[in-house]
Amino acid sequence: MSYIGGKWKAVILMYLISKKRRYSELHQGMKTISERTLSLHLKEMEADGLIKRTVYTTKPPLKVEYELTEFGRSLEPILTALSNWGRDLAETKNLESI
Amino acid sequence: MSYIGGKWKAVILMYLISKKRRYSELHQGMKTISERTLSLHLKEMEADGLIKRTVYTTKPPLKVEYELTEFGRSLEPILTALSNWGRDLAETKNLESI
DNA sequence: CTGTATCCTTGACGATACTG
DNA sequence: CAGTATCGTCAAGGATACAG
Repeated sequence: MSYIGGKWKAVILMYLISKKRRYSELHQGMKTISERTLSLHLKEMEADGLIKRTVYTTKPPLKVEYELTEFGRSLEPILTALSNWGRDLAETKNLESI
Repeated sequence: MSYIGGKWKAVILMYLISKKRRYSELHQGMKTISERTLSLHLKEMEADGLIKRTVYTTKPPLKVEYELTEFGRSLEPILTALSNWGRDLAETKNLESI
């Protein structure tokens, strides 16, 4: 799906499952994502109705938070399945190296 | 993940959940996939250990079948979650158009 | 702090022709 | 039947500089 495809969308969504996050939290959480890519994905997912963007200040420094919408939460089963599988994969690799 | 990313890998895997399939079955099932793309994805997924390729004849016409490996089957939870979500999404769109 | 603008490279994918 | 080879196009993503 276009909703969760790409290299980063699923990762961003996982960060937002547990709680609202600020732009900088997302950026620091995914150290290797470029600002451009993060920004584009956030806008796309907002346009898709998966996340909600809220601005809390009018004058710099800005404070912006992103959170999942109800529609975004409907992806949780997929995201947790992905995350579980990824964890199992990592464990398997470690076991094989014993 | 690189394992199920791209436009087609998940679709191919879903075709293989229920049973072994021949190359032509896959090709006809996904009418809009190019031969090149199907072939590349099958080889990649075979290299990743997700599917197994078996040749049943030596002389043309060839008969080749693809099936999920045990590792490939470990993706089932993700694939079914994806498929359920896609179905729900389609239903929602229909309901909204009433 | 939260982005946007610009430039650039790579890779994904399609169309088509051809081979064992 | 089951692919491979070749060519072309477009979108995804990174790096960096700059803006509100």
